[in-house]
Amino acid sequence: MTASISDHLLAWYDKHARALPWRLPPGAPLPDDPAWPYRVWLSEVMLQQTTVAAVKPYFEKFTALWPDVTALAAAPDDAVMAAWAGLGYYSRARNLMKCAREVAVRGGFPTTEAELRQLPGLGDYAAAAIAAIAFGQRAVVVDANVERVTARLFAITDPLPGARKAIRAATAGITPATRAGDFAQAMMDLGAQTCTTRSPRCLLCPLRAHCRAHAAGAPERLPVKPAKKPVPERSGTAFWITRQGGAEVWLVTRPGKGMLGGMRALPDDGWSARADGSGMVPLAGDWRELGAVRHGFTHAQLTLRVMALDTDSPPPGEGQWRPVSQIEDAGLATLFAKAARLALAGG
DNA sequence: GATGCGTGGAA
DNA sequence: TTTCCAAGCAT
Repeated sequence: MTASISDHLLAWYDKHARALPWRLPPGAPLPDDPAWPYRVWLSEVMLQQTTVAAVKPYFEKFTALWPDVTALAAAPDDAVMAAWAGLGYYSRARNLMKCAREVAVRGGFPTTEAELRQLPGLGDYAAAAIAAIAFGQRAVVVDANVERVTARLFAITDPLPGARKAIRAATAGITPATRAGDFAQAMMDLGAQTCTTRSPRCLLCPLRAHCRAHAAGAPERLPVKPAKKPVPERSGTAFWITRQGGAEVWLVTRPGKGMLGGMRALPDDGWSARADGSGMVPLAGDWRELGAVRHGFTHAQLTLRVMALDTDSPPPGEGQWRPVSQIEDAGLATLFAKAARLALAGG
């Protein structure tokens, strides 16, 4: 009997699995500890559309501040948003808090894929991944790595996203009844390190002999992706408003939805991914132009002009004065952290 | 099904 | 410098 694809892959994973802070050694028994599913869940949310290298320090920070789901559920919103600052996709942090509070109320994470799927911030991928990795259940885990590996293994040439159904079916066909969590992580390790997007290292691949795309040549062409639309260019203005000769700066909290939603920020002129800002200053005074910062979003490229004013007048609207000396700890998203650095450098 | 939503690193 | 994109989810 020829060893199956999953057998080959698991044997490779037993030797070559990456050691990660949220991961058990291959084949290790699942800990009987409520912090275990918490750590798996936290890592899965952080890893959505985000690299392992970027996640590591945030995972360490979160687990040190909030070692279990009860602690995270009890944390104030602004503390969690500030801790997430810089990691991006801030709706994840908002859903993280919602999810933690639901889980704390019900006394722990549900253990089935279907129940996990109902929690805020958990989609098809994360629900399957947590069911398999945290609870040892057989689930079909399909992320972008698995999509790539499977599309190549079976030479699925239909373009995404239409090919997803076939890719899921093919992945289901090779997912083992046991060790589904290790299998999923093995597929992801293989996709991240060996079966890479641009230059797959087929000579190192444990599945080379099973791979139809390798046999056909040019595996790097799969999966076929749709063309990307051009990213619009936008401009806006942020306002560095200080008092007491620059000792304190006026910060606002952005609305709970939309870009950088729920994050502490510099006030601005209403720019968005859809439209430029008004360029209007929020209060009269002797403004100084400090320059501009550039920042790329997924769906817009922004030039943010930064203007400064030291004043005794309270700015309009909600906000708070924060010590400039602690601006690095204020929990600003990267865009506004850039603007703050420009202001502190004096323009 | 298409769109909106961050960031930093690699090529 | 520019382009691409990495363990997706919500609407």
